[in-house]
Amino acid sequence: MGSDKRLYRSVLERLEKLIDDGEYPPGGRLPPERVLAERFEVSRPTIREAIIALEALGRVEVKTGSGVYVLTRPAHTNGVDSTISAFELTEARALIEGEAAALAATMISDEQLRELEIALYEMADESADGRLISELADQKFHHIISEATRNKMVSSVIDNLWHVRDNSPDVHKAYQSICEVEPQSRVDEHREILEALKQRDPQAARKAMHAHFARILNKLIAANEKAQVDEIRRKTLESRERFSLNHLASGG
Amino acid sequence: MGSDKRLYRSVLERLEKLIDDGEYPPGGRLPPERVLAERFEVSRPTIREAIIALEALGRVEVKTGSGVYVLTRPAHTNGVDSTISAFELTEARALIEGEAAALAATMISDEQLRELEIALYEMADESADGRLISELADQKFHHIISEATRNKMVSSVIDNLWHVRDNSPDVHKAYQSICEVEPQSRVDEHREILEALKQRDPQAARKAMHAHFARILNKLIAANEKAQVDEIRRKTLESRERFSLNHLASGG
DNA sequence: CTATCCTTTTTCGTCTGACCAAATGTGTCT
DNA sequence: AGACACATTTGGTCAGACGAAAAAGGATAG
Repeated sequence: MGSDKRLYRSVLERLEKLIDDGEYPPGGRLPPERVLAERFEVSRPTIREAIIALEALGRVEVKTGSGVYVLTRPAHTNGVDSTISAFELTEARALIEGEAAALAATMISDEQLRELEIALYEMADESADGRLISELADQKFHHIISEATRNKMVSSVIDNLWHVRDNSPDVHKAYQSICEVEPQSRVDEHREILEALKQRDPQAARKAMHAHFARILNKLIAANEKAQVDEIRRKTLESRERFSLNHLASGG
Repeated sequence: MGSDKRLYRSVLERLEKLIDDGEYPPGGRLPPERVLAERFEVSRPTIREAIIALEALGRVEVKTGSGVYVLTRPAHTNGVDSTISAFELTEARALIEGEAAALAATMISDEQLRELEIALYEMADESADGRLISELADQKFHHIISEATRNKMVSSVIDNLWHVRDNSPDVHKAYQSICEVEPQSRVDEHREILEALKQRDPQAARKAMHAHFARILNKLIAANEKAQVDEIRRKTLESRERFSLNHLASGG
């Protein structure tokens, strides 16, 4: 899958993996190009190309006559700061998308209102793979609103929020854990937003959007609480087992 | 400055410039590696390295046996979408930083309030290079507020807005053209924001922030109007000259 | 005349081997 | 022990060659 018929790509991936696995730790040096060439059974120019790609990706620094050094990966390497929690993201979305909805209420076109209707209809899908369709419809719904602000900066910011949601593993997992229950309330909330937009009522749109995110936030908190409880329970069980085993071992 | 003692870097920059200048338009093909090698007076491996760096940067796509194709630059390549106008940016900032101020009002620490005082003091600087200091203080002021939200997502978004402001040539120019006049009103507006934060009054903080950006927006509109008038005047003059010349030519 | 197939050319992909320059390590001389 | 000169290591670049994939061009069948 990764070869792409281009050798340097394969070498690039292998080197990246070795770095990620701590084989070549940050601050450390990669083996000399000649050694890598021999080890990967490719020529030196190919190793060279891989290293240059690695350099362009900001993963290593090449020092002439000295060696190529592994850099500590900056936090935003994948465009996502993984230290952002699902709570923070949701709060930010509430604030920003709330304002976006208010702005959109004054700017939205009839065509866009129609598109929102369609998205809402899709969101209510109950079919076999309805979950996925519903997810996409949700995203579409919010995207239309961000477009309706007619402000590219605003919609760019909101797109970025979705990107964080989808690309930060923790955040994504947190959202997955709550999005599968109560599909009806989600539809209801979105309908309320749509109604406010139809009325071209900024205050109502903002309020409806805030209510939507407030529910998500509450669910996140509840899920987090549950996860913490589960974690404690699991650890309790674990240590109990360990004790039990120890007891048996010392007893036998 | 750009050579870095590494040939491929220099080639990379030159190629990037040629692409930016439209010499090699998006969708089009770069000349063959051998031609480029000859033209830049470097060997083919060096050209190859530059192309691979270009590829890693997402600027070109290389198709085996066909050629290397210039990609249309995705909006976030440099984190900046140059099609965003200063108006859109300012509106977005008003919405987002307004909410951030409201949130910060409920969360800000005494220490941060003190830092805001200092920034405000620096902003009022009237010394020789006061303009630069004042600029930095302005940025610092807004940054402290975004930090005071205690929401990394919110502050990340706001940082991104500043980044757009500083890195989009058009936007930056527009801001430069208005930021030099009436330094006092800027200080006054920021003081009002600070007072609202001190009172821990979210509504007042939001309102003050909105007022701040409303003034900026008005100035941008005024400046834009003036620029348009100037442009019309310039074109009028130009065409008048052309007519005049044509008249002389046909008359002589 | 058109459409399809095959050959040729172009262009990228990779290798070998060599030499240069910078950084580093080593040994000697004082 | 410290400073200087030399040898080694390591990246930087070049030249030329051959293979493979894609595009271009021409020949042939319909």
